[in-house]
Amino acid sequence: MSDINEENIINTELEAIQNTESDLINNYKEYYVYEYYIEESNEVFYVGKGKGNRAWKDVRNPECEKIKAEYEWKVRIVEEGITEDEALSIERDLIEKYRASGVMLTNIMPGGVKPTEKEAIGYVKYLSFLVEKGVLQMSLVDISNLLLLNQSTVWQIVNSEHYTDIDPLLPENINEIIHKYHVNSYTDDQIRVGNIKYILDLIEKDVLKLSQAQLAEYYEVTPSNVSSIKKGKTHANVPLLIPDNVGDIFKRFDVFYVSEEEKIRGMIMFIIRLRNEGILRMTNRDIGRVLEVSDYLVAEFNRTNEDRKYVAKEYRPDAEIMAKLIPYFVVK
DNA sequence: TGTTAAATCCGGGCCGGTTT
DNA sequence: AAACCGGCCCGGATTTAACA
Repeated sequence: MSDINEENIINTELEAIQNTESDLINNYKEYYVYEYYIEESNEVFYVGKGKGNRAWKDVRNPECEKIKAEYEWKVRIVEEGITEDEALSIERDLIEKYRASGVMLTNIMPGGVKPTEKEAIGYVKYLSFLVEKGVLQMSLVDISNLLLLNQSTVWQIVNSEHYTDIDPLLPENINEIIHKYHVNSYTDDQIRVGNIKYILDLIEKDVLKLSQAQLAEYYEVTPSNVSSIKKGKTHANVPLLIPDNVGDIFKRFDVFYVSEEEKIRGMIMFIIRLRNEGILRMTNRDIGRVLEVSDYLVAEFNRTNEDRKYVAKEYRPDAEIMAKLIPYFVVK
């Protein structure tokens, strides 16, 4: 009896030793975390973990590959000589950090965990369930790209009886997936139209200074497209959508920017006001000479028939012009 | 829906005749 | 002499219409 017990104890100990060994092997610090970044702008677009030459080989998801094809990019090792678990955790943290700070990563599966086959099948089932329920708008191709599966595999999972014993499985990154593929999401074209509507609204409100033609050029559409969009003749169902780069547009079309022409007109307004207030004594011709414009033009700002009178925002002349005005000041 | 060309709109600028 | 005022032209911006 005691012999048997001893044997059991020894076996258990042996097992424990073996487990420790395999733990050691599994935890061997050969993993690293890497990221892909665009050389020119230093923008990170993908974060991953791996060992060996994983960072430099294989394709990633389509969006990531698109950027790889479009830009000069490089690999950067963020952390190395770590265990798989550490790598995973660092990778997740890093992705979270980037996402929180607004960096648009192309990572689809956070943590870069390659799902097991069984999990992948579960995900496919879950996603096709959401498609069926009208929650998501995804084609089978979308699903296969998302899960890095073969298209025909996805078709098999959805349409054949071979996988009935596997239950739908909620994907970890369901949040991102729904945001990207929900039924009310918009295509790139629709987003562009929504952006145009948004800017049109700001033009209407005099918050931005640009013509519809400029807007059309900015978004690489024709002015008549913009006109139709504005009138709701096309894309009536697309709402206003804030452009991602709305700040750039504000900088480019700043409503308070004053062009040289506007300055001239503003100065005419300024001088005419001073003349009307009796501060300056000048003829239209005098004003024309000082500002190097025709006296005809000056007269337009001084019309008595209001409907044709030119109006501009007053602009205070610089020192040089002011100096030229000095002889015309009325001495009291 | 989108493209293209033509039509229309509209403001800027200039002019000449008339008035101040 | 300077200002006033309607007319007119030009050209860019926008809209419309015809059509793939």
